[in-house]
Amino acid sequence: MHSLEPELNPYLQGCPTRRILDLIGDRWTVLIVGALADETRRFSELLRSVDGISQKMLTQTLRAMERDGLLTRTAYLQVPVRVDYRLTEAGQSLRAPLKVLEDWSIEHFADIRRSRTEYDSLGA
Amino acid sequence: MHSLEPELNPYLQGCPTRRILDLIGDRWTVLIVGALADETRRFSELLRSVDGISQKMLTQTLRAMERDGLLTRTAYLQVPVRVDYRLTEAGQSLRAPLKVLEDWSIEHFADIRRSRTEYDSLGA
DNA sequence: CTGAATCCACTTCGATACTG
DNA sequence: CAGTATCGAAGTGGATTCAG
Repeated sequence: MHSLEPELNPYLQGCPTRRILDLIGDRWTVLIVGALADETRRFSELLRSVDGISQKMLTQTLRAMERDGLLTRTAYLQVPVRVDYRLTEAGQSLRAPLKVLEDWSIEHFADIRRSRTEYDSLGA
Repeated sequence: MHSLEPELNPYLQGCPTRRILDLIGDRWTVLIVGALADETRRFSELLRSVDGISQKMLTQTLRAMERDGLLTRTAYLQVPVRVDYRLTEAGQSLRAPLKVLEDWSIEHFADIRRSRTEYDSLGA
């Protein structure tokens, strides 16, 4: 076990760990990790896989993930251009935690929907 | 194992499961779950515990969590007013998944920071 | 003490048009 | 095909003020 800096506390403003939470909290990042789970995919494939994402957001999110070392980008200089994206080991390691959250979502989805309905009907 | 509606697919636009991801992705929700982990807390205690949150956001987030059935709100009619918040079972059940993510963050924090630094220095 | 309500600066994101 | 650039609409969130 390696020691951690005691300053790493997400409850403190400005702590860098909050940036990590932002990363995980991003909807598109989560979906792209899933879309790239096992296989390398092209830009256009991702655009189709992740329904509703705009070209702009896909590019933007892929850049951020590349910057964070979650995936690699490989461009082939040919015509037409071809660019492949694949998860790094770090990116792969994110799948398990996300899976746990996904399972939780599925398990509690009905409960939450019911709770919201009740809450809203009472407040109406 | 109970069967699930096949329509529940976060990769499709408009799927309600995306709302669940939003819930989890919210920074303040995550921190509040942590702050309420074991104990009931008052509004003002939460305001102090979660550094950097504004009164507005605390109220807003608490309302959303109450609506989602993650916590209960108990108001005591006295002067001055006292309001307690505590996690429901559903709220408690969220702790484990979030802990997994927290562990991941801690484990990969240094890697991500390094990756960002390299990426930025190359792009400069 | 625990909010609700308002104002406003800032960010986000989709749509569109253009490029190598 | 895989972007980049730009614009405007919409949402977010902080600060402040008022209220039960």
